[in-house]
Amino acid sequence: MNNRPDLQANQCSENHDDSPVTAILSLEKAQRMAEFFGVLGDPNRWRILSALAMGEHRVRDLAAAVDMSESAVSHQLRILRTMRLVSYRKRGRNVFYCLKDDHIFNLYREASEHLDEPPEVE
Amino acid sequence: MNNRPDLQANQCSENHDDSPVTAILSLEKAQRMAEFFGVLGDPNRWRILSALAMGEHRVRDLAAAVDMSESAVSHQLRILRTMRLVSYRKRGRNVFYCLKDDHIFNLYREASEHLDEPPEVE
DNA sequence: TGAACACATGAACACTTGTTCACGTGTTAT
DNA sequence: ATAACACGTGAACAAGTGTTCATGTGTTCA
Repeated sequence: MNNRPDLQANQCSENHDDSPVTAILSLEKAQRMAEFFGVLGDPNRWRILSALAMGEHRVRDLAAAVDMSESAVSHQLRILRTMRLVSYRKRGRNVFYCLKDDHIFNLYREASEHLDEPPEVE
Repeated sequence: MNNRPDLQANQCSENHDDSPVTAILSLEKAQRMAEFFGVLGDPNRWRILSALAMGEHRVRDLAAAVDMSESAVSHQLRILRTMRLVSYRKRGRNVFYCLKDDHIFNLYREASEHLDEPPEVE
């Protein structure tokens, strides 16, 4: 799936290509995409990410901020870690988490734009 | 969650702000984000989207392309429709689906970039 | 009109996912 | 050394999700 300008989007227009439809995404790539976006498919993980958008924070403070148990937050941070969305540094018995890169911001913005678009009238 | 340049990302640096951590995303917004990304958290939906990236297609051709039953594809298209990721037009007893806008391309590209980044060495 | 077709939908079932609870590891303080 | 603390992890259970199967709606063709 690329971004060629000739791709049809936004309204269904006739397609005169009779060749069989082929899914361009391989099963493996589709699986990887789904796993990644699936991680973003939980409201508590978004709240954790949004708290980390303010700067790094300890697990216990994150738990207080999103009103979850430390255990639950730790489980979620583990998932975010495996998807490389957050990184951390240890300092004594505290562990400080922060966002790993800017991709999460861009994804957030793109999704927001989509969700904020008004539903069409017909 | 915005994109201010002063936000700390990519590595955990010290944060000397002692104010309590506040999650900027409201529960409702986090829920909406999760619902949207959750829809993208299924490999078969990505394969359907990737097939539609080539142009509009009928349900039955989509089913053949992604090797699923027409019923399963129809169920998935319904979900994609409610998230306004696809639109359709009816033509006799056929229904042609296509991508609704370009957001899906941008999301795909951003995720790809993230997934393709090499894991760091330490 | 009746049969075949293309698609949609509801119920049910298997499977996945997120939380809680209990416990373990490593660090700090007394 | 001992206790308290901060965090991580495994098992288990509740809740959510995707597929199949059966059926329904609307269209085309003989």
